[in-house]
Amino acid sequence: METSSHTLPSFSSSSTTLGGSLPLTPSPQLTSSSVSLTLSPVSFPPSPTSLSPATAESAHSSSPVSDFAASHCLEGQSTQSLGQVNTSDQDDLTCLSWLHQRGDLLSLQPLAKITPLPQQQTCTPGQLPSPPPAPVSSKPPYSFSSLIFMALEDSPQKRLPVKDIYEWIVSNFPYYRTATGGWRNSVRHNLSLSKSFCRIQRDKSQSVGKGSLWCVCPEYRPVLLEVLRKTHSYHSTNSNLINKPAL
DNA sequence: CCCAACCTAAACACTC
DNA sequence: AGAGTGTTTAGGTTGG
Repeated sequence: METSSHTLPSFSSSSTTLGGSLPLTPSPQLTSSSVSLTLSPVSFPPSPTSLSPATAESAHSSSPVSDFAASHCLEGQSTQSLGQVNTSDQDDLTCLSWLHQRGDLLSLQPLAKITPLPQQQTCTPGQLPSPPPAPVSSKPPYSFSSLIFMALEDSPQKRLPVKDIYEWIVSNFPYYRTATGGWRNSVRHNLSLSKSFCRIQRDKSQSVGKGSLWCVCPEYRPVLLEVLRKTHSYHSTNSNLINKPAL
């Protein structure tokens, strides 16, 4: 029937427009964005909740599935290194680079420290002074759409099978490690219901797992980014208020 | 109060 | 057959 696994917009590397120049409603912060920081693929996983095996794995497994060049924002953009990353979120929100400073996210997810994952507890010094107050196992403030979005953006190929999306979420938001299974249903529900995500039929010849790969629909990426940015800034200001007792 | 967005649960079909 | 995946429907909560 439909099999509307959206035939992927043939992504040429020119589609990089996504990265910076989409008509992202520029918040005051976003101005001239894009240009500045970006992150080098290498410096990608520098966070305490560093990349999950899932993503790394899928980097392998999802080999050249097609030429849907993972040509989004991150690609081709290079390096300014996270060294400057702390330049504040301001410049780079159009790109997800700010997102990858997961120190920020972590401040929302102190759990990661409370129940450190075996492979990723390395909390680089300097990253977060580690204010470990915070409620145990609180639910992440992000909607499932945002979580999925982050997972997909965080993957090298910009696409993942549901299974890896689960794993990414669990790795980065330990809340879901102990949460009951219903959230997976919600993830799938979101994937198939939301127009923001599209399904890529797996190349059968190389197919290793079940199901399809999922990616962010380019046209909805700005929207997702905006939502994520709002959530992020809202909660980070809040957590600032919370985490900083009184200077 | 209304509406939109989101969450959750459940049922069902399909594929491996 | 069973598990995983994808789709759909329905009801509830919450914030603007």
